Amino acid sequence: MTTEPEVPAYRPPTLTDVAKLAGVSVATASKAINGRGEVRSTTRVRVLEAAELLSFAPNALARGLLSGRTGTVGLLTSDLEGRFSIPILMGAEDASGAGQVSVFLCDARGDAIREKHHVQALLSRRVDGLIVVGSRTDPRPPLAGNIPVPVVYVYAPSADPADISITVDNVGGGRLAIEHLLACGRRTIAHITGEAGFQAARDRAEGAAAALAAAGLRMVGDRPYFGSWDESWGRAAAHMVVEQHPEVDAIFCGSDQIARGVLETLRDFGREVPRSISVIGFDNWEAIAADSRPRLTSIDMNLKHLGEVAGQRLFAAIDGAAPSSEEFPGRVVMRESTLPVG
Amino acid sequence: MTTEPEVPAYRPPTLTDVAKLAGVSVATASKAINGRGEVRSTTRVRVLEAAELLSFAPNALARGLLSGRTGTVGLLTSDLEGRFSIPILMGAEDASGAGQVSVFLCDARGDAIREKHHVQALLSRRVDGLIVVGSRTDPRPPLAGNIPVPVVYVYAPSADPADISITVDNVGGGRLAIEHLLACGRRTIAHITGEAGFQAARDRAEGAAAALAAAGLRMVGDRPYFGSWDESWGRAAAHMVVEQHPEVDAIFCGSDQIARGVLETLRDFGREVPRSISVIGFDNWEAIAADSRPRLTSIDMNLKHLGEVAGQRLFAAIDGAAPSSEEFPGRVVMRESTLPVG
DNA sequence: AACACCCCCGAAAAGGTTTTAGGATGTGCT
DNA sequence: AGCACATCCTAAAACCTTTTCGGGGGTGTT
Repeated sequence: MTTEPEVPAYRPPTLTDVAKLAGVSVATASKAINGRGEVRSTTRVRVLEAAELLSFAPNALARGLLSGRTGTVGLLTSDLEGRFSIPILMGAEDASGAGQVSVFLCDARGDAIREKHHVQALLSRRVDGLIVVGSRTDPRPPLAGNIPVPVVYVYAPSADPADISITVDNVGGGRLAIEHLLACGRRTIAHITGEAGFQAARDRAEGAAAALAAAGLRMVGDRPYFGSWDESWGRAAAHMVVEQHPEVDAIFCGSDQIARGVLETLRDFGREVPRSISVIGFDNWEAIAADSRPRLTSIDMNLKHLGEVAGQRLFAAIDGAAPSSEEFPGRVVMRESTLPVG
Repeated sequence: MTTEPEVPAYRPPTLTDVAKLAGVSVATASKAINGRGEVRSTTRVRVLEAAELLSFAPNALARGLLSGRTGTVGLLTSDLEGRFSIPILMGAEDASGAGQVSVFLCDARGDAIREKHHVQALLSRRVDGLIVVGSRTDPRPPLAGNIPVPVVYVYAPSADPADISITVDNVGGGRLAIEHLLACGRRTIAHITGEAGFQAARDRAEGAAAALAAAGLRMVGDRPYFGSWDESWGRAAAHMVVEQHPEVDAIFCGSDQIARGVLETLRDFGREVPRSISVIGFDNWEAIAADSRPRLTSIDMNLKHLGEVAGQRLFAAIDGAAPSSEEFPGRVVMRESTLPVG
């Protein structure tokens, strides 16, 4: 009871162990392992063999303490479901390339206190930079306090235009959707979307309206049907649209979930998709869009690419560059719900 | 060009800075801040004020280098969509309590090479422990190499029974589902589920069969309908079931996605849910289950709780305890698809 | 044989924190 | 006055790696 559990406590091998085994000094061992400095090739292999034998892995803490660089970046998300964060995380990791850099994800759960705490935790562990992922596209307040490392905001831009933000071009996305429907031969198009309080909903609607105007057309009902992002709203709104405007021949939905609801109601009404009416969604959420009946055409926001770019910009900023914000277009992922009429 | 960019390079304040400002030695400053050792109260407040003023945050690298503890655990996931990992991450974070410990997530994408790389990266950063999350419940090979820190496997158990694994009781989950349907007054129950290659599918089917046998009943068709985890299979299998066994009055689905497909086919056949037939899913995936028509009763695996327990077990192991594996039951989340007949 | 020179290696310092052991100061008692 | 002792603080070592600088030894040249 008086002393500790007395576990043998396997101690990870240190550079000193390697050097001792190889019969050289720690300085030489370090140089041999990192390929720096002048060291005879025979010595180098001797050190490398010793390191291999002990399965030595350098202590990143000591290294970071000395160099000021830890080769670590934090990815801070507020996206509960991880639907946006995971692809962005993957992209950021890919951008880190050969693997000198590790990306660690923390979930702030949309809670400012928790976010502050995670930022502190990451900074005290001396991350080289931060990626902040929002759960919606509305501008978000920049991280509080003066952050001593570069920060890149993804998906949700920072409210401070001086910050680096990598975002989706939702206006362009709305335009893409409409242009696709037009290319399929549709002319009488309605737009059912989520809450008007979301920038994403307003932007997509704006792009849709612009594309229609450019073709000399108007939206069915003259304005978007704002509601919520879920299936029930899709069902309810589709009901209204079909009853009030039976001539409608395409519906652009602000989310794939809305589109699922729309599909269901159209089926109830006996409106065949895509023969009689086309439907296009937004997000390209595989679990929702890829296995509906018919399978759903959707706008993909290329989140993984967004993450890649965010990673690249962050690494550039860490290396002293001053990158700027950027906005990326989505792309149409075509499935059966918008087969061209013909 | 000859020298570095010459940035002022905001240097984070060190303990030395604080000590200097407070007019004490670093040792005293350390003790004052950590509340350790004998230090006069007037001195303590002087130090704390100085720390506050400089917004000093201790360098976790230096601290970890010395103590051998970093207050960091790595959560390694193979779950592409993050559908399982995020709740588990949240649970593990909650288990870490006051916030001395941070949990960092890495995504191995089900790739052994990438997994190895991430383990190396985490270990070189001297995490105190690892949580490994699998994407399916089949036992997985334990982490390769001798890991010098405790490891807890969640969702997917380690193939080595000596390891600590925290898993879902899928047999019990299957039993729960059937018992719920029986309690709703159903007697003629079919089971449509995913690939027989998945332990989860086999376990749930086993539990279902056992619960039916205990009630003196048999499964419709005498065996589960194994197929795939998606909606199309749900539609196809429901078609078969309803045609071959029109007397069926309940369907237990191995996933919520399958259940969605089943619901759709039942609607095509004019079988009213839940009046004429009940449907129960598995996973309680909100996006799928919470907004279908009717809304879907489902088995929830309590993943967040799983993460909490995993965190607790890991922290216990880090503190020298020798915790054991554990299996947790799910729970029925009731919605409209299984309203009792009456 | 003496010298210049190159190649390789080792000693030491630095980075920020915690802990241990000991030193300085002041108080109470004989 | 001298001593024991409690209280508060400091100096220094330790953690592990990287880098700089200098030294030792060998080789080629005159």
